[in-house]
Amino acid sequence: MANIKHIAKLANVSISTVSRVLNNQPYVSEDKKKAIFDAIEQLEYTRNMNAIHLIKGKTNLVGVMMPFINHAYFSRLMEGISAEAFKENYQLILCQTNYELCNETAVLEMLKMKQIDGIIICSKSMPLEQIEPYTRYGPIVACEDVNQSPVSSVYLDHYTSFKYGINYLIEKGHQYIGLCLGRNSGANSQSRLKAYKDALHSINQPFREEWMFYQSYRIEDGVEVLNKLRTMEQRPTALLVTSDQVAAGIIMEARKNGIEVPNDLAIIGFDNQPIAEVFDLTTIDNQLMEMGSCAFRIVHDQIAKKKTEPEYREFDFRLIERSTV
Amino acid sequence: MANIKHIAKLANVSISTVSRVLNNQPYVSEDKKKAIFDAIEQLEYTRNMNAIHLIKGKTNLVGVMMPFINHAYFSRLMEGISAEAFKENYQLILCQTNYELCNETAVLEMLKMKQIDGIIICSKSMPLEQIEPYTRYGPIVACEDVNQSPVSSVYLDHYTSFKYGINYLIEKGHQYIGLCLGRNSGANSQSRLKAYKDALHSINQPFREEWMFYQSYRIEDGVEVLNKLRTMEQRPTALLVTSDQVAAGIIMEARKNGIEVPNDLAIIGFDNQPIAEVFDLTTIDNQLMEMGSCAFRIVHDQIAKKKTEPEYREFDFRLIERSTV
DNA sequence: CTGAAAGCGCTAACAT
DNA sequence: ATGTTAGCGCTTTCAG
Repeated sequence: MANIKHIAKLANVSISTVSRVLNNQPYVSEDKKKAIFDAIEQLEYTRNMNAIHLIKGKTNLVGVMMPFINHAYFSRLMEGISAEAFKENYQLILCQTNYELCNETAVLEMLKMKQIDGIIICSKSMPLEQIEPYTRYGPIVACEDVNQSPVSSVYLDHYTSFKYGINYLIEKGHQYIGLCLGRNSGANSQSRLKAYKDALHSINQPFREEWMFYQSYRIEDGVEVLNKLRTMEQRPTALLVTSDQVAAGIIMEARKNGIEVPNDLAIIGFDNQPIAEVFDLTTIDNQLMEMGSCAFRIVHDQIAKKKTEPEYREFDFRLIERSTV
Repeated sequence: MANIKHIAKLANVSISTVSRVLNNQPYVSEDKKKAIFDAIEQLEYTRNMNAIHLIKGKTNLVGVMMPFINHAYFSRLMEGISAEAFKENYQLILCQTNYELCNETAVLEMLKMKQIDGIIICSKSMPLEQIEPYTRYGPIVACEDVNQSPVSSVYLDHYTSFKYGINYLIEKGHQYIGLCLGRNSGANSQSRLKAYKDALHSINQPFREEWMFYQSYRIEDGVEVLNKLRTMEQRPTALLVTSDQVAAGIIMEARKNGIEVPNDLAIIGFDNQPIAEVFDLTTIDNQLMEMGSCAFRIVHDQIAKKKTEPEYREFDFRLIERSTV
């Protein structure tokens, strides 16, 4: 493989002149420039980015930490991140963690090792305090409320949005309300759980563990939820489902079993994914794509301006009224 | 940031000894080793991967080229790739191309610039001949039949699988068969189209452009397909749909409009995604995850063994009979 | 406008 | 077992 020295020799100039041309710097005579371009073409020269990364201490690479890849929520977020990264000529390293600490640490270490210039955390299991020390190596932004941490954050007020969803259900006359969550740890889930419990309290309803469904991520999990529901003698009349995919699965299985939505079972989904529209699902839009874009913009901004003060950006939610409540 | 020199000085050894410890090479005395570890800890030292990449001419990074990220087909493929990459301690750079040539070229150039050690092409619009010269810079594997190109390939015989699907429809008594494709260019789509036309020919049916639906990728595209169908005076009685998501959208909208599946309209999907099971959709499994895994394994193998002969791996399809035909 | 030279942080012969 | 040294391929002062 040709390197800058070969070009310099073939074009009869010094390597610094070649470097100037490579970086379109001014003050190079046209004939030398031409000679260099010719040499580049002749030797099929391309720069070795690793050398550039080394000397610049920067890779134009941002790491994206997510538990799993094949999941509508993260795909949507990623879509937003990717769109913005594209504009800035940044590439993304997709780091699947399976919510395992060692994998999450590996991503943070990549930042320290200068493999990546920043990190976007889509979701994590590691406590925030363990992440914070790494902010000195580059910008880190989490897609959840971090509450004044040195880690930046783009987030939605999940407590309020959830409360809003439940109140909507209550207004429609529901008292028996169940809940499907992705996982019970995690800042977002915790906020939602608290909103749920507070709302239940406000209408004097007990918290029933049997109406809680965890680990609901995909459409097929929804099927399972409905089948669990069917075995109960007392069922909730409404369900808050933190994923439109899961909600869709519930609706499909409900139909199959003659349970009418919303008459027998009302459902509110979350995320306002395309599937929600197809299912005419009432859902809460939480602007995943916009959050993704914003997360990247914050990371990029901090890299560009070399600033280290964290930024926090709260997003609005919106109830999309359709036919499942 | 501390570097290897600082460690050497603090531990009172030479940089090569430090390097040995860093790479767990033998022949370092225990006390020096300890001194080095202490220094590393004290200075919070981590290796600079860019220097290592430069000197080794290798990054442990594989680029994944795909048109869009938020799409079930590619997510599934990616899941397989990611699982395998994880085992080998490789990271993935996700390169979204939107099927634009300049973006596809950018990925190939990254290989030439030694930013990545290999490439997995999930789908592309660039002609193969334009890709082939890049194989000298590292292994490239495409997820489609490349027919003896120097580019490696993992693929499914889409012609045969499609033919199989159509024949199944014909056996069930269908003569009027429509087709939903992702795009009309692309090796996979072309094979499918040919199979479709050949099958039509074999039952003496004309090819009708109005029963062809292109650009069908997502569940909402299925809704649109069905609505187009409704405006036709003569409709197909069966549809081959190259995506379970699209098929699901069709089914949803059919139900809404009192069109019975499979009586009024039979449907075969493709990919055997989870949504297919929930919809009880007859589909053709084409082992996307396995293909993804295999694609990575080929790339990795070729990197490890420094071999350059391309590998081709054909996968089997399987008709999953459910209730939509 | 151009070139020489110093380094970015590391690995890997080669000596000892 | 350990140290010396020569690079990997590039950018960037600094001189001229």
